[in-house]
Amino acid sequence: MATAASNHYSILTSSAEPGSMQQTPPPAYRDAHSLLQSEYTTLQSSGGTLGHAHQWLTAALSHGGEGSPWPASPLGEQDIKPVEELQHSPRQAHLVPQSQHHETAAWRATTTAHMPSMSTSNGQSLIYSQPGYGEMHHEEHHSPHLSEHGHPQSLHSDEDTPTSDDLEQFAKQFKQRRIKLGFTQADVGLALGTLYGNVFSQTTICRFEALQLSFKNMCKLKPLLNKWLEEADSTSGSPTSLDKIAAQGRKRKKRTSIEVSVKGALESHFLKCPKPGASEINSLADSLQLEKEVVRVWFCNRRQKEKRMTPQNGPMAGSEDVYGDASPHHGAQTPVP
DNA sequence: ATGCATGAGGG
DNA sequence: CCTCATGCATA
Repeated sequence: MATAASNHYSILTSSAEPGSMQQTPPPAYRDAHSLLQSEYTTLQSSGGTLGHAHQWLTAALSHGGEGSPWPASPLGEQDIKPVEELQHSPRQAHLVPQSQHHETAAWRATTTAHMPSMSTSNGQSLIYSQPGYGEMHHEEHHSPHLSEHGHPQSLHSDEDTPTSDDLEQFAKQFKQRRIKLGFTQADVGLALGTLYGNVFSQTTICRFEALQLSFKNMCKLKPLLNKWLEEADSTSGSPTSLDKIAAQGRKRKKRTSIEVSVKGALESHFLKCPKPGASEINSLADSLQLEKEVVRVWFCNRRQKEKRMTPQNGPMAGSEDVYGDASPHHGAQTPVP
């Protein structure tokens, strides 16, 4: 049982899942590349009118602990980005170098249902709501004297940090247009790569549309997707390059399937202590008969999930997602009272 | 659409 | 070890 703890990475087709798992006999491997996602992706995107209401009630801004909402450019070149031309302003916010500042709500509670009067074109409200810090971000330094703007940012033109609302609406419009143009999420990801050098997977596009990314991440992607949109509709009719690069040769550990019961146990512990120490993880792993690494990763992912824009949690009563991080990390096995 | 995983960057 | 951005493999 368990995921063959023999070796670390085994991509040798030996997929012996726990006894209660399905065998899912792989019909046939296409090859080493898996670019056929577009096929079913199309289906889902077409009729995927999902009716889940996105509303960020939970306040959980994601700012790891750096302090700069928009890094100069540390990230962004993580994968392969030979060409980039992001236009982020070199603004630097200064915040208290405290432990893990838990920002307060940034996502206002929008009931998905916006003003009935306003249409989905450009009724962007400028209710600016972002960081909950004291005064984390102030107006950027304008030029000495040349400000001539009588209106803040309202139009679809993104220039500065968008608001949560902006992102929400943009994502929605993006998805609509994308579907209308007959593109799949995977297509977009590839297009971004061929157009700007930034390839993204279907997963990322999907998460963007579903607002399941961190605020920062959403901000980073918006400009790119926005450009693609312009291009796409502008070139609506041109043969999009069907070039796909398949450069994959990384062995990945087989995904461990955690049983529901075990997941429940993990969740319970998460509620008690979202950041278990190494020792605690060991104990848990032992109890649940899982690899320590699996448990550790589970917690990491769980924490991230909690930081996404879309609350998987419905209406929250006592809004409190901020766990008192008494002990940042290791040191003991979190006493758990 | 999502669950588990990898990796870079930071301490 | 953690956070964060991303994605392969799945359900």
